[in-house]
Amino acid sequence: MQDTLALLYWYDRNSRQLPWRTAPSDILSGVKPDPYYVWLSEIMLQQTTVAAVKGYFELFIKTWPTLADMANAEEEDILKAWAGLGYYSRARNLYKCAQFVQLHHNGRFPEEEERLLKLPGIGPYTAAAISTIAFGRHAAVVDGNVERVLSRRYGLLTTLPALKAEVKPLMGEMTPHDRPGDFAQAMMDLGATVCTPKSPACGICPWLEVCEGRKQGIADTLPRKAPKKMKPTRRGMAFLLSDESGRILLRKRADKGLLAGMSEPITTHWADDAALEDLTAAPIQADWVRTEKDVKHTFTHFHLEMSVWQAQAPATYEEPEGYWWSEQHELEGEALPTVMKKALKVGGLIS
DNA sequence: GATCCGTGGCA
DNA sequence: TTGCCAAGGAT
Repeated sequence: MQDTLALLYWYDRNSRQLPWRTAPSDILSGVKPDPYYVWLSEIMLQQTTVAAVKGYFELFIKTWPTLADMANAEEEDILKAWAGLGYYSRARNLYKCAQFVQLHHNGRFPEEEERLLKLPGIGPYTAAAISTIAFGRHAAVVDGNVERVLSRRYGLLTTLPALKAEVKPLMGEMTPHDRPGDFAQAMMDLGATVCTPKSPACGICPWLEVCEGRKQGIADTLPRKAPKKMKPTRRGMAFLLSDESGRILLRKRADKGLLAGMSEPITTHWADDAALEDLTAAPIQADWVRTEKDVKHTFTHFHLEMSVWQAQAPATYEEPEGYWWSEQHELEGEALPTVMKKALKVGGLIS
């Protein structure tokens, strides 16, 4: 109880102003958070920093001010707007979710955790977060911040990911029935700004006096985690084929797997033992010129090295089914993941 | 439970 | 340069 009140008091004085957040003082004045804003921000914030999300959130609510607007959009436009933010299945599920809520819930998000959990892209964390932040329901919100903060507060030595199950009931007991949403956000803010993964600022922590990890001098070593696996390096080639007017040939990636549904120039399959200059892999015979620099990029579970080649297609060339020519000045607006933008960049096609 | 799925900032 | 890490979900 003391922990709870101390943290809420800290939050009232330190709440950050964020585009999707309703300030504690406004909530006290009766202002209701916009569930659409809460949902959109929570999806974007999955495994993604506040700094990275801000600009995207602003763009999205400007382009699609309401859930109905998003439900009526084209998936292609959602993916284009999401390009660069990563974890692209989130964007596809975002669109599915918007349409589902519009169609089956009269355009209003359900308030209960269990019903939110059934929606595409919404898991245990996000369901609890929306239910409590948008609707003021009591819920145990457990994200990476909460796991870290509580593992330190109670000196929990359980390793991730099993720690989550241990922290969930603790968070449930600690969460007040008055202002549960603010409490959840306070926990996450504390983790993001004070109880940080490295060099936590224990000196300014509202829980300084009660923190078990601090007492034992092990706070910055928690939470414990299993050793990570090494990332292999895969290699591949990208072919920037242009036509006589300088347009670039693009295609859409498969619906499942890495970078699903996103656009790309022609690339080879990325493999551990692939060559960087095997022109038999080129889409057509042409005077392919290799760019000065290769592309290096790291995904969640592997490193990628990719050589980039450029050539102009003969006038007789016809693009295959599913491919299209993109004007150079329109490339920036295509649904290109960052790794593909890097390839176009070393080719001098975008800045 | 284990694996797959992006990206950018930072020590 | 390299590894770590961020408001996780789907399979």
